[in-house]
Amino acid sequence: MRDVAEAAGVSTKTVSEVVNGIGQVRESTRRRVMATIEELGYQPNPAARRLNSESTGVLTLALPRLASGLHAALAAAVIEVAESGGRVVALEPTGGDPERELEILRNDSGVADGAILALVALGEQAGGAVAGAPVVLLGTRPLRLPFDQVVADSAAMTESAVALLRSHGRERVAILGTEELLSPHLPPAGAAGAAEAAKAGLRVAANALTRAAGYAAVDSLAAGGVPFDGLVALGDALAFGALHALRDRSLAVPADVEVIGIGRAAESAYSWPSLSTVEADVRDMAERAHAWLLERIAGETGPPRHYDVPFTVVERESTRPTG
Amino acid sequence: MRDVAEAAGVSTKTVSEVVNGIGQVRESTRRRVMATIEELGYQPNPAARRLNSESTGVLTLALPRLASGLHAALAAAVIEVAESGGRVVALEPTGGDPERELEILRNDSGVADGAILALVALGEQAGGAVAGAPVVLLGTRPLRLPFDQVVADSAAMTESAVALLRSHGRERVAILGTEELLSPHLPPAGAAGAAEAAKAGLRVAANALTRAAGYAAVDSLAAGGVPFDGLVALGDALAFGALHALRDRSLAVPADVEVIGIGRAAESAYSWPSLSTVEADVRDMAERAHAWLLERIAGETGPPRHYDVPFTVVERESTRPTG
DNA sequence: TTGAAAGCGCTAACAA
DNA sequence: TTGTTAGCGCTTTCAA
Repeated sequence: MRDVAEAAGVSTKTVSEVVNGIGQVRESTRRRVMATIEELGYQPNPAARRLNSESTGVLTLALPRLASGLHAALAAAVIEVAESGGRVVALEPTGGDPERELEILRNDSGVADGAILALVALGEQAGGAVAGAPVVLLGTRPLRLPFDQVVADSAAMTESAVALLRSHGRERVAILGTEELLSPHLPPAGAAGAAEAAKAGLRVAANALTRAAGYAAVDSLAAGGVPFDGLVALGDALAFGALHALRDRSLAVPADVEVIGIGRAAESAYSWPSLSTVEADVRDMAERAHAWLLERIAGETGPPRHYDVPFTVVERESTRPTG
Repeated sequence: MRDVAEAAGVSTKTVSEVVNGIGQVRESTRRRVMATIEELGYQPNPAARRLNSESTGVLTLALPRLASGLHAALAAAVIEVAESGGRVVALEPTGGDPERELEILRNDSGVADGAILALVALGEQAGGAVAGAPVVLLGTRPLRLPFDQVVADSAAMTESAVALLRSHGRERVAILGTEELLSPHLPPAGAAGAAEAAKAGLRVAANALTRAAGYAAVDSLAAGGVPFDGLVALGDALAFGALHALRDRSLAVPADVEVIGIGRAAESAYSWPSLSTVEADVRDMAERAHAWLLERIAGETGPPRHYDVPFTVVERESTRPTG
C-alpha cells in the first residue's frame, strides 16, 4: 500500500479510502489511485485489514457431515450467502461429536467471528457452555438455549407427512427416526388407551441417521408382525434404507406401504420408487441464520430469537395412491 | 498478550515463544507463563499472527458442487487433513462455471494462501491464466497444465470396470458419460473396422453429470435398438439415472444388463439394486493434494508433479453374475 | 535465557 | 480534500 501511495503521490490514508470506497476523495485523485493500484497489481492484505477491526471475516459452519443431501445443500446455501457478504465460510464437519460441537460453541480455535451450528449430539445441556463468539443454531426442534435458533420443525413436518398419508386412506402410519427425533411423536408417558398403545408400536427407532440403520429398523418392524400401511422417515438416509428393506420384504411401495421422507428433493427424485418428501426451504434457512449471525456479530444483544423455516410437501411415486 | 507478559513478569517475546513452543525458554519460566495464560484465558489473535508471516492460513477448496457424494467426501477429507495442520478451508462451490474457476486460479479474493481446485469447465486453455497463488489441481484425467495434479484417472478406472463386466461374459458394454469424460474412450477418428464402429455406438453421451441426464441418455440408448448387456456409468449421478431408466424400460439389472459406476461407495450401497462401483481413495487424494499445496506455499518451485490416485473395484448387486 | 524495540500492512484519530 | 501519525497484536532481530 505504501508503494501505491508513493507512486500515486498521495498518503496511505487516501489509498485506504479509495480501496474501501469511503471518505471524501476527489474524483481525479480516486482515479489516479485506482490506476496505480491496477498498474502495481496491488491487493489489500486481509490479515492487516482485520488487525484493526478485531474480526477475522471467517464464519464457521458446523454440520454433522457433508455426505447428506440436506446438509450439503445447506452448506452450499450458507456459503453462497456469506460470500455475497464478503465473508469466508470455514466448514466444520462435527460428525455429531459432542466434543466437537462444544469446541465450536466455545470458538476454541478463535479464528471465527461467529458460528452457525447444527447441534445434533448436544441438547439443552449445552446451556451451561459459554459461547466464545456469536452463535446461531440450526435444528429440527426448538431448544431451550440462549441462542438464536433457525428451526426446520421436524414435528410439524412430520405431521404434514402423516396428514398426507391419512388423506390417502392410510390408517396405520409408522414413524421412523432416531430416539431423539422421535421423542416429540411418542405418546406422553403413562398415557392410557389402546389407541395410544397401538400408536406407540408404530414408532420405530433407528440407532443412527444412516441408510443401514433405516434398513435394520424397518426390516425388524416388518418382521415384527405389526401391520402398517404408511411410513414416514425422518431423514433421507433412513428413507432410502427403509425403501430397500421394504423391497427385500416384498412389501410394495406405494401399494402396500406409502413412504414419505422428511428431507431433501434432489436425493429423492431418482430413487426407486422416487421418494415423496417434506422439504424445508434451505435457502431461507441459510439467509436467516446468516443475517442473524451478522447482527449478533455487530453487537445485537436482544433476547434469543426463533424462526420457523417454511416447508413444502412434494409428492412422488412413493405416495402416489395406486389405481 | 501484553497483559499476560505483565502478569507473568516477562516480556512479550517470551510469551510468544512459549505459545509457539519455540526458542529456549527455561522450564520454570515456561510454566509460569503457561499458568498465566490459562488464568487469563488468553487466546492468540490469528490475524495479528499472520501479519508477519504474510500468510492467511486459509486454503481454498473449489469443487463444482457439494451435492455429490464424491465431492462431499473429498471436501470432508480435505477439511480434516487441513485442520490437523491448523489451517482453515474455505469451500468454494464453482458450479462448474469457468469464470469462477478462473477466479480461484487467480486467487481474486486474495484471502487464500493457495487453492485445491477441481477443474471441470476449464480445460487446458486454462494454461494461459496466471495463478495468483499456489494451486493443486484435482481431476479425472491428466491435463497439460503447469500445476501439480492429483488425478483419479477416469480412463483407467473405466477400463477396470469394463474388464470386470467382460470377466462376467458381457460382450457389449456401453459407456455412459459426458462428452468430455467419454473422449478417452472413443475410437481414434478415422479408425477403421466394424468392431470399432460398433463400439462407437456403445458410447453414450449425457449432456450433464446429473441423474436426469443419465436417465435420458440410457433411455434413448435402450430405445435405439442397439443391444447392450453391460453399462459403465462415469459418475454416481449418471449411474442412478441409468438404473432408473433401465427399470422403466423393463431391463433387469444385473440379469439383462450389468451396471457399474465410477464413483463413491456410500451413495451406492443402498440403491436398488445396490450399485457396484470403482472408487478412488478419497483420503489419499486429499492428503496428497494438501501436502503438495503446502510444499508449494512453502516455496517449492520444482516442475509440475503428477499423482495417480489408487482405486478399488467394489462389487455389489448390480454386477453380481446371476445364477 | 530474557528484554527492548522495530516493524508486519492496514485503519482512523487528529490536523492541516 | 488530504496528510501525519499512532496503534491493532504479534513475531523477531539485536542486545544484554
